[in-house]
Amino acid sequence: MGEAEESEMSNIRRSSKLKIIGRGTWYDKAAAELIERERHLGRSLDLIRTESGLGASGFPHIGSLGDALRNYAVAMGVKVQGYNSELIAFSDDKDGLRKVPAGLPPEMEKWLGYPVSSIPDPFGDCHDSFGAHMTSLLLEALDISGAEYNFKSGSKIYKEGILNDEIVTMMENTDKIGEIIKEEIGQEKYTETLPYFAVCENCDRIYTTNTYRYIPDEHRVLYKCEGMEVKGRWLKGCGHKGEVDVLAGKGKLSWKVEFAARWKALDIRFEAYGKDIADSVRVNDRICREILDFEPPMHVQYEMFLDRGGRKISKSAGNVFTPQVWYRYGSPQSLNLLIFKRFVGTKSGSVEEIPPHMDELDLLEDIFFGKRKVADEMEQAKLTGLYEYCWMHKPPETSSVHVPYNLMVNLAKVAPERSEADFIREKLETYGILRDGDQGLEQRITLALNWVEDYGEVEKRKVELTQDMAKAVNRLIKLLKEADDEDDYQGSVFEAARAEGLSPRALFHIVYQILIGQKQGPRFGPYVAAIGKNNVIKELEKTLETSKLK
RNA sequence: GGGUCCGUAGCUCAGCAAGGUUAGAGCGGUGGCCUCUUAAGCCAUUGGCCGAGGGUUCGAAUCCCUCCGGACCCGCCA
Repeated sequence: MGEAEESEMSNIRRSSKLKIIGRGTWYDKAAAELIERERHLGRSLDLIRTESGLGASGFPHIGSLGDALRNYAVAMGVKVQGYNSELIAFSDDKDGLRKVPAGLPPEMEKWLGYPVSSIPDPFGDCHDSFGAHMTSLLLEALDISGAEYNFKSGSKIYKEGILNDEIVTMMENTDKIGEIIKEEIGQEKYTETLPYFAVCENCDRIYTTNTYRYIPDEHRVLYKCEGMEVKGRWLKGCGHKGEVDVLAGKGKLSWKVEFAARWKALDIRFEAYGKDIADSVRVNDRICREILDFEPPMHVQYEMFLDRGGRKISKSAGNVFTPQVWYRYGSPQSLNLLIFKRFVGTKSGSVEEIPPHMDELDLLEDIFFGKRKVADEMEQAKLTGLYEYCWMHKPPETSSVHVPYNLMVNLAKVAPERSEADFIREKLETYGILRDGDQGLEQRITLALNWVEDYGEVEKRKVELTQDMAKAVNRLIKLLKEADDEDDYQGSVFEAARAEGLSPRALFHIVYQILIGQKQGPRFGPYVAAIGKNNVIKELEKTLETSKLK
């Protein structure tokens, strides 16, 4: 290739690279596409709304927050493009209870089938209902994350009649709707049943009624409370036959059609959704377009969080990995990072993710503040952009102190009781880590101490002692019994090693292996003083015992 | 039956949206750095036909198609 051609090519290369959209993240790209789409549709660009549905029938897990935050991120991206936007946080609190969440008393089964907003709060009088309590947990997490949102309660929306126009249109077109559902997902149910759940006036449940006829003039539906299969069990109906005004908020649309009504009534332009509801979204898109004559919002489908099982995660909330659990060990921004860093791919939601994400956030912060250079301009933009999204576009003005999470945990592990914070601070000072200030250190100490409190017991591999080693350990125990200050403790290891003709290093490795499950550890003398001579001796003797049995 | 995601170093993964030098990180392995451990550290080194095959392109880990392997979702309800 000639020189001219080559330089032309590098020009192409350069110009395509310089075109960074917004802050360079996925969300900016999506926002730009969204705005372009809306412009193309000729709709108003005054306020571009995104939506997230908040489940209210169980403890909100990391994925629930993820849904809301992804949709919020696109709203932020829209703002970067210079347009006004907001996230609608829509609580599905008119839904019925289908299953008693893990961690709650089985007596709650009597509430199965009731709208969650009409079930008393099982945690006491703190909220109006079960649904309100669950919703509040998610809203709390949203507040901590730094997201802003416009909250809507499903039961209120129905009561206020916000969806009434859409409900009427749908009730007048139930035949078409039934056909669309059948076409899209092969479900024939709605060719006979109307896509509206009435709350039974006799027993107050919502999932036991079958709505079979619509009377247009009075906009009423006829229903019979005959029962329904929910999560593999039969909820028996009370047999009541009645009729209900669909505009009076005494029931709700089926999910197969409700999204469409919400989208149009609330003017939603974007909604990302998890793949579990992909079918519902596809149906709703068609209904929105064909029945309600409203172009449905732009969508992006994402993967669900995977629960990496094995570890008992939380004592209070069943076994659900909630945002609140994350916040106990990790900063809000680190959770935002977990959620934001990939849009579509599967993410694992578990406590093991917390330390690496805390460290990764520090790395992003270094890049943001220019302490670390990234060669590629696009890469640089992406990473600083990601950092800004983690801070919801309100990044701090100065960098915080950076300490690897594992180091914090290690220090927290050996910190003497009741003066943990001082001990950790002192150590970090001598390490020279606090030279540039200590912003955020208090938080890090708290998080690390929480971690150690809950997961402090590291799994120790069984230590196999050779004959020589066993002798050395034995001698060490004797020496420790006679020693009574840090220097003596320290010296006893070396003395024991020499006496048995071993290298001190090898003995140290074994000793740390026994005590903390790692090859290396804190300076031995002070460590023994910190956790108590007798405890150390006990541990060593225990290992000696078990290895003698072999 | 319908759909999605993943497959990159021994392990865990990043990079893939908007293709562009020699594909990165952490952990691990190996070697070195203290004759009393701030070594909880540092230095060096080891490592990859980017699952396979085709296509598009000047150029593919990245885009498209097919296949193989793994995981998941939907097919009640929400």
